[in-house]
Amino acid sequence: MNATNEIIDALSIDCVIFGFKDAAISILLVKHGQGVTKGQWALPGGWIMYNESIDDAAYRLLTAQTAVKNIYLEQYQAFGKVGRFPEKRVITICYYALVNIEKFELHAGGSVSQVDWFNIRNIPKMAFDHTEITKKCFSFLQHKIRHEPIGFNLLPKKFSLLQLQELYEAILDQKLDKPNFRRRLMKMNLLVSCDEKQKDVWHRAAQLYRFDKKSYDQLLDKGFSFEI
Amino acid sequence: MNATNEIIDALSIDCVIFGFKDAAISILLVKHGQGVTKGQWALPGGWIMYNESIDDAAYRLLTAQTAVKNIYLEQYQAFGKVGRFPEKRVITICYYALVNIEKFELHAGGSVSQVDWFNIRNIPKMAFDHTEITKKCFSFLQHKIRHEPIGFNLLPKKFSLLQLQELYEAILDQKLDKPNFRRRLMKMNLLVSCDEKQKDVWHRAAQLYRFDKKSYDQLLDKGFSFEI
DNA sequence: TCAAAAGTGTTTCAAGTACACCCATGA
DNA sequence: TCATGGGTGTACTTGAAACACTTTTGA
Repeated sequence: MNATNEIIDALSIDCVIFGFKDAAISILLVKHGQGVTKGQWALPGGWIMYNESIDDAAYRLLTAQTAVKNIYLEQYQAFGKVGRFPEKRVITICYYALVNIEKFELHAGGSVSQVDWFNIRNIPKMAFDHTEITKKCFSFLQHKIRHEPIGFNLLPKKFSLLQLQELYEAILDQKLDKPNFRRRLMKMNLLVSCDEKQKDVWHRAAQLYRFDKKSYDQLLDKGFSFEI
Repeated sequence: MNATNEIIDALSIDCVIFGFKDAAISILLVKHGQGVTKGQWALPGGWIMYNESIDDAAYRLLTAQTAVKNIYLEQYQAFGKVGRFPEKRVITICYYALVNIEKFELHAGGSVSQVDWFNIRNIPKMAFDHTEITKKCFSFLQHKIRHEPIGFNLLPKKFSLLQLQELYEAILDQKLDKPNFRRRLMKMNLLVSCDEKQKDVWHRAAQLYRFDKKSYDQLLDKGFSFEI
């Protein structure tokens, strides 16, 4: 029986945190401040303790290294090729989350010397197999966002329809037709008007909406299927 | 550094193998022949060695315990709550596969005393959290099969359109319209006629088709998206 | 008054739904 | 000849796509 505060051997966690800014998708990376990978960029992550669930471990590690907190991490999958980690055998479990960049101030913590956002189309060389993990996780996101309404997490609570459209265009890497995009979304009855308009814009102010999770859950029960 | 033939601590693999028979979905279970779970049904699985990838481990364990071989296992996800395994902390990685039941003769092997198929709507009490894993994995399958052409793996190489329809009806648990189902599938250009008809049927013999993976891959490149 | 984005209307065409129908075959 | 599943035709309805258009607003 292991002591509960010990670390599990051969098993780690890595987090792919997606953000949205300037009409582009970014991911959150940390720079290692020690060890053989010192100075290299990598996904936030680390070791799991015997007395915590893997979900809890993912959240603890992310928060400690980047100061990003109060977000919902979801598991993607495990990566377990034999040579993926130097020196010893390590299998890693990958988590991901979609967040609104503006909500967070970043602070490097733990064994990490720096934290920053990187455009997904221009990510730096990364430690271990983190480039491969990131690419696969992004492909997974591109697929998932068309079938589930998870994109809203990348935006502020209140957003305009154009912001939402630009988000989809950034992730799917294709232009969408504005009138048709509007109609499709509105017809789903997932967006609720905030009775509020954009401020400090020099053009006509857009209506702001928020995602209505309750309606979505009700629709799900009736067999509704989100598709974009 | 660990010896390469040693087992990784705190990490296991479990396999959910789906089959199709008599218009119903089944899963493959093993009965434990030793240990504290002796006599209980469970998912095929076990421990990972230091010198094998997790994909290889899943295949090795499944084959050793059930004699099911030459199939493609895909990873679902890891389950890692603290109390899910008795006595010690174990995180398990779940794999799944879709197979044609008739292709396999089952033979219990390793620490397993019995192997059998169970209807998904009537699974026995299982060891550990395997019931929860099975349910989640089946939900995942129900979703996945509507967006990717993976169902064909549950059928013989050559199948009739009604067999395919019954498969979808079994998984999605709803009746489908025959003429419309036919047309939808045929229009996708994923099925190739085998120039062969059913034999030994007492009604009109149906045309047999096979899934054309090459065409599918080509269509994928062009942006095709499978939907049912 | 102009540029930029908000937001609406309309035509066209493809695709899904529902259901009636005929065909082939062995018991 | 009848039951059973194989297979086709068609009218109806919905919904996506394309694009022209009007509205609002600050500079």
